[in-house]
Amino acid sequence: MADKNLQKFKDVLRSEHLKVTPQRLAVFEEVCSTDDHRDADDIYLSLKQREKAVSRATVYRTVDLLLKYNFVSRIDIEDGKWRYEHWLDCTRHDHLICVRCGNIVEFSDKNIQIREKRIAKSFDYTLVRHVLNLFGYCSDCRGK
Amino acid sequence: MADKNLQKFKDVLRSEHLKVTPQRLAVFEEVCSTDDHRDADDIYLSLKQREKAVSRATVYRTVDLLLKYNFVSRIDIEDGKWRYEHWLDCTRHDHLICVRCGNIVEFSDKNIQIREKRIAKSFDYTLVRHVLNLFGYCSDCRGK
DNA sequence: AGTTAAACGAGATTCAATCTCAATTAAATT
DNA sequence: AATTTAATTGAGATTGAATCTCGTTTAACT
Ligand SMILES: [Mn+2]
Ligand SMILES: [Mn+2]
Ligand SMILES: [Zn+2]
Ligand SMILES: [Zn+2]
Repeated sequence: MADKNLQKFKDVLRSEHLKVTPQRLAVFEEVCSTDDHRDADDIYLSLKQREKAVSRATVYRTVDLLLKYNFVSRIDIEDGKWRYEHWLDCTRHDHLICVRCGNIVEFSDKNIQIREKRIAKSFDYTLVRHVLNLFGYCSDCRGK
Repeated sequence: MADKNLQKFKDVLRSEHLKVTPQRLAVFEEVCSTDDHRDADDIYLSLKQREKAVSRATVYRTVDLLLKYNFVSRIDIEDGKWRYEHWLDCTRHDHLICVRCGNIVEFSDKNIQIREKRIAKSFDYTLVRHVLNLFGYCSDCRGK
């Protein structure tokens, strides 16, 4: 499962004439190790803690690479930091974010996606990407 | 129209025991002068050019204020800068953004909003805000 | 006019992200 | 297996939007 994807990553690197380096593999493996939505520094610190230290610059460079080749997706919860999540199952989804505790729930709504396409078409735009974030209070945080 | 809103702004300032300063009025007036989606520095530079210079710090402070009291809305087109637009008519809308030229089209879809509420409810979240941005190529930019 | 707390401006600071460049290393070539 | 070559790395510098600091100014109340 993860191994198969690791292989896919290596294949992409090779086919793009990019080097298969221990640092790149470490970042890939770290990103795939949880379903969390983490920023570059979270990933950097996790690797460091696990004695698989990779420089911050390389973490940034590698997540960009993973993004480019669709191994991760990136979300922006408007706190000034990009967050990354692995994309192993390729299930498109959007996010519902608690404005107090930061908890993130994932959802997917086919009907909204259809309407988005229709909207883009009506303005003669070719849709390439969408961002749908819902912000609110989770049940734990509702009563402050 | 704009005058009526300027009055409303002054009233809010006074009711909140905030001072009605030339700088705040200048930023308010500048923000309301177009329907564009501009970042703080755009606003700063426009004011400067019009010989109504206000410091950058004050522009930032004032757009925060305008946001807090709902005179502007803020959008994030993921280029690292907040953009502001006046909120005179209070029409809720979302944005369709050209990834090449940056052109922004506004739209509103009641049905999507209904579905969003339903989704939030299903996860027991109290919705406070949403972000819906569609990214694509406009008709001018489609053929590169 | 005098008082006072809020607001201002200039410049310092923060912080995520990117860049620079010398040293290292993956991998293609002998 | 050794050599060559170009990509990659890490340390630290840089960028740029946004925020903060702090001494000075000013709106607004008396
Ligand atoms: Mn997710
Ligand atoms: Mn708008
Ligand atoms: Zn919460
Ligand atoms: Zn365009």
